[in-house]
Amino acid sequence: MQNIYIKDLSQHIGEEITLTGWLYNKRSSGKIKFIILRDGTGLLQCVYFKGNVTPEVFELADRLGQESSIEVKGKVKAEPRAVGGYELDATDLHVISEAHDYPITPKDHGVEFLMDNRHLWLRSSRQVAIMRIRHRIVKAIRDFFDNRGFTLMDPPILTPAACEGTSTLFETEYFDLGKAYLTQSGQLYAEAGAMALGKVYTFGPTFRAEKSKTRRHLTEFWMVEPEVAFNDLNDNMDLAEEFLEYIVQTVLKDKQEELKVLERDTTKLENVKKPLPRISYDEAVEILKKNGIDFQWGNDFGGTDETVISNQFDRPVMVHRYPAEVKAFYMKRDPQNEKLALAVDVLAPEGYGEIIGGSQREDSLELLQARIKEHNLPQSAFEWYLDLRRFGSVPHSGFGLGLERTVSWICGLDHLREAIPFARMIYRNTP
RNA sequence: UCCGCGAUAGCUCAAUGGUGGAGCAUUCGGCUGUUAACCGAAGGGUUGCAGGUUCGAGCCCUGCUCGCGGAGCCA
Repeated sequence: MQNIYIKDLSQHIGEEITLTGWLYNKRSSGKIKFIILRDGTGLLQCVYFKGNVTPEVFELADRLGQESSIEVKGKVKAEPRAVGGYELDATDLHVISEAHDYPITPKDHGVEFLMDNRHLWLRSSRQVAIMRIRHRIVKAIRDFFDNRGFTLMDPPILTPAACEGTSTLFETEYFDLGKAYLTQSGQLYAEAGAMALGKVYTFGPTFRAEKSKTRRHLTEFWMVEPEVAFNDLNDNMDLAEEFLEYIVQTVLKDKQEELKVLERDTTKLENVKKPLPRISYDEAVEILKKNGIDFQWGNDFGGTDETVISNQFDRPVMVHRYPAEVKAFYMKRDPQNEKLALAVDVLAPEGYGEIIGGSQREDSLELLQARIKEHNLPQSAFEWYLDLRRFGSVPHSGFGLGLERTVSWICGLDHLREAIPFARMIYRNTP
């Protein structure tokens, strides 16, 4: 069976066609009934006149509840009064599965109710638009790296120890080998990949058992992490800004319809082109002080600090050279100032916060061993990682980009839970 | 873990300490161009749970449960 989809109706004007989908909404006015069909690609108003169809079909059109799955038949015509600009002069209607009392009505609902019904909420226009944009972003990410000679290399999800030693991890029993943990980052494995393949990226789910309870946190989220041998911090920033430009401009080019559904003001997204501003941590601290924020040098930025800093710019801003103490053990120190790490965070505009975190990695065996000791990490778990420095160590850099934060920013969402099909949060692991 | 807010019909919300209501959804009736259609009618309640104050508690007090927002931490 050759399916015809609502998005392709312009090629079928005047034809008698059959469409399948779900009953999105209906209205009636005596001898005329309007059924809005939803098929995942758009909405189509189907008009049933009492005189044009059998009494059985007319009665069926009256009886069917929201989200009944149906097959409609009729002639396509352009109709400016109808949603989507087209309309079906319906001649027939078949029910595939009758539905009644669909919980999500075309009225307001609360967040808790919608999240309890997430499996059904995904059918709404807004959620469909978000999922399509998420998919386009994922594809843009893959295209970007694939077209630049990167190799996708999947890291393990079950790991024997923490990658960064700071976050709280989900724990599980692993047969006779003791405890295993769900990964919080594929980065250390990406470094092994970069030494093998030159340019690699990982892309997969990561897990944090932190009891974070904000609109910017999920316990399970997707992260893409490129890692490049022989790249220094500046090369890393070059890559990050080119990457962000490509993602945003691709979505702007291909997903205008969806952005319109979301009522996203895209003027600020259009600015996302290189070069992105690059400021040092010290300069960022100056910005905070000028804005009357009592900030102590040496701390990491909080959510409101990030918003104040990013509000100074019309596009994402890169903040580099953070105090080493607030950053992970594997980051290389700045040769100009041992207190600083060669790290870079990218802060998204409009209060969306950190979407990228990266650094040049420590490539000296002795220094890395010392850092592991300082951070009280078990060196035995990192012997394989230290081997990367024992056998042909080179300068290398990489970063991680949080997928849901990027989706949330580009879509203009007010909470990360809408940026992923089934959000996992501290107080929710269903549906 | 800490701070703040909340929980009333299937859903979204009203109700001065004094007989718990409306809109939507559902059911029935009306309407040949509706746009979250409209008009008329009906059904629908252990006011999150447990105690307390009071002649009387949805409302005041205490504890608990669940959720929302924020902080910390981070992408």
